[in-house]
Amino acid sequence: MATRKSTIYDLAKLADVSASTVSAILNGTWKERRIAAKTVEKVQQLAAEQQYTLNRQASGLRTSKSGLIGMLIPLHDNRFFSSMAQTFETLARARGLYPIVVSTLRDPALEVQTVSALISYRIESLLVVGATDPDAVSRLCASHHVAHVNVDLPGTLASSVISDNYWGAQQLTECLVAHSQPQRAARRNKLYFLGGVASDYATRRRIDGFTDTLVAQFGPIDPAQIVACGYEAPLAEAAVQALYQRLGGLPRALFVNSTIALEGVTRFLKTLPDAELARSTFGCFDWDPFAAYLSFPLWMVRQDIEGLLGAAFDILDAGSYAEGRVVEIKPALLSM
Amino acid sequence: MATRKSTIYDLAKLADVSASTVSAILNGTWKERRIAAKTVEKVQQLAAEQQYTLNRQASGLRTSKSGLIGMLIPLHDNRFFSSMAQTFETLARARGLYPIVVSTLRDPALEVQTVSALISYRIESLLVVGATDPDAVSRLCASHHVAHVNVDLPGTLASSVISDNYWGAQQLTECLVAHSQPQRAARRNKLYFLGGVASDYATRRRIDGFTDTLVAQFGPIDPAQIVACGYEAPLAEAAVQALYQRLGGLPRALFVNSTIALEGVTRFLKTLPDAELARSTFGCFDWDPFAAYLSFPLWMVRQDIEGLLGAAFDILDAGSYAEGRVVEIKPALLSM
DNA sequence: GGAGTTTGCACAATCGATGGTGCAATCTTA
DNA sequence: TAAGATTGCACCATCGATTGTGCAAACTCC
Repeated sequence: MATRKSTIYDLAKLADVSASTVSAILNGTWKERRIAAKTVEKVQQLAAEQQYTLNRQASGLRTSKSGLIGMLIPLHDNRFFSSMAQTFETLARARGLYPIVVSTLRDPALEVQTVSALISYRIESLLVVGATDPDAVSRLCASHHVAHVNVDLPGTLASSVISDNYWGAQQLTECLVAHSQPQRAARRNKLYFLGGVASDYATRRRIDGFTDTLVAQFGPIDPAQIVACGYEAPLAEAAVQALYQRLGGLPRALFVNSTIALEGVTRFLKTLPDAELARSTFGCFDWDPFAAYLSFPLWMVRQDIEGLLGAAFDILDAGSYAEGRVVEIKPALLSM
Repeated sequence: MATRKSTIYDLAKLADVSASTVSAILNGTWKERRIAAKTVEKVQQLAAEQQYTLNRQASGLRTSKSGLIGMLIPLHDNRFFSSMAQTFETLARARGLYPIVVSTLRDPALEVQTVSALISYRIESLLVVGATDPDAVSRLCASHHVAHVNVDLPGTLASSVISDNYWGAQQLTECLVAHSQPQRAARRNKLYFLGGVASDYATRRRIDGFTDTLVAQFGPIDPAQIVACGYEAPLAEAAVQALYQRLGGLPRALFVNSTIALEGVTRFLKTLPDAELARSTFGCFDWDPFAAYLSFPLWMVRQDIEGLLGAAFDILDAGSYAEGRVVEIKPALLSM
């Protein structure tokens, strides 16, 4: 009916038992407390009738548990991070924890502020995905004894699970070299790296993998081959356009550092004739379902999201987050 | 340094004041309580030193507020819903509420279960986006006095904010008619609608808009022009392939009902020669950044996410969710 | 039928924060 | 300087669930 609030006290009154009995029945500890089966049934039925729901604020206050597990991501509307969110939810639920995913827009201040809020809700653990300042987050978590693991971008104060960016970049670069056509103009006969910021660990490792592969095959590279123009699509668009004008055409191959940068790159490329695109070759470190069907050939590296999050949860489960180790998970180079 | 738990009682002891004084100072009500400025400063400094964080379980228990606002979405890894999540977070934060986004995989049982969990955490309001059984959610929320609004898919027990699917479908269909080329074979000289399930309100409205537009221009349509094959990409892929074989080629134009279905459609289309694609025309009711750059021309309808969520929050703010009205927000037809 | 055991549950403290109420100490004013 | 006003804070009940402890009543056994 028009049910009132319905607490264990209300149920207790209705069932003519004590609140502690109701509590034990509803939280499953009634066997240890030797509650009679018929009492159990009576109370359970009443609870169902009254639409009783546990007040987790009260329960959590008493037990100092919340049942919550958080995950910080830079943003939602990107395939990599949204797939992370999706997988995270599954893994969290499998552990009986309630998942909270929040984006912090690569803003260190918002990261810290958000973690503070999560701590005030007494989350039991936290995955820190792609944080700009993971160590600041770690310090906060440590002072409140919140287990946490860095994912995607490593920190120094907690264990981290990241993609093997170096290896992945090597694979992608080798692939681009193998499948691209030599260009006539010397300055265009080179591979270029575009996107991300060089202060970001993942980007640096990818640049290293890219560079080392090229150096091994062609000797020293030109620093201008690395264009760390930032994360946003418009920045990448401007950068690739500038590159195009500087080179007087597209380079032999372009290594794009993320799907976000790829958005900008694609926007520019669509202004060029197909024939011109066909002479160049493109790669992207990250995967998007539609990017696989663009009008130009594109090789993609797909990060192993299940692998990354699985390893992260293993660390949480093992209680070894404080050891500060770094686990690398190999991504996959998608065949075209 | 190695700070212990730090509650208002600990701070009270350290500052040699009472816990209620600490509480008032930290929650900003100290002026009404006439706490001396120097006491305030002393306690605030101590709180900072000790890394005090409010225990929102306790605070919420006492005040029967949680500061939480939830949003249910079908899934994360889709551009429409992940953009919803992103915008939702911004709007929630602007209202001083902490956003929780959870996906329920179009599973009515999981929807109800998830809402129960959110209620047990005492969320203050809830946005129900694209729920399969919004009324079941409404009943749950109503019995616990949780303000809520349906978004994207309407319900009958609470107010709803949805895209003007009929209008959008009309626009897209007219556009497809105008920009498509008549085909020689009669059975291929038709427009086809593909994706979604007909029991879904949004899909029905789009089918209506599609149908009415065609009927107005060409007279009665063939029921076979509507292929509500479901939501998943593989289903759409199989459906479009079957359609292709049945027609002996691509239809004059294809109206795809979502980016998820579009994924499957694209997968099939990529197996066809470009020349064949060029003879057909494609439209998608939903937007994806990369879909704009596929190798075949694609018209897209982009739903107005800010508009949808803005209207939903207006309803929450006005406290009028129970009135059960339906607000329609016009989407935009993106020019190519 | 009395001692000992088991069954079934109630009582009360507790988690941390909040806010109504009360009360000294200080200040004001005639 | 006495009565009244103001300042500054402490006290305590409360939110709802949990859990250690205690204690009658029922049952067992010789």
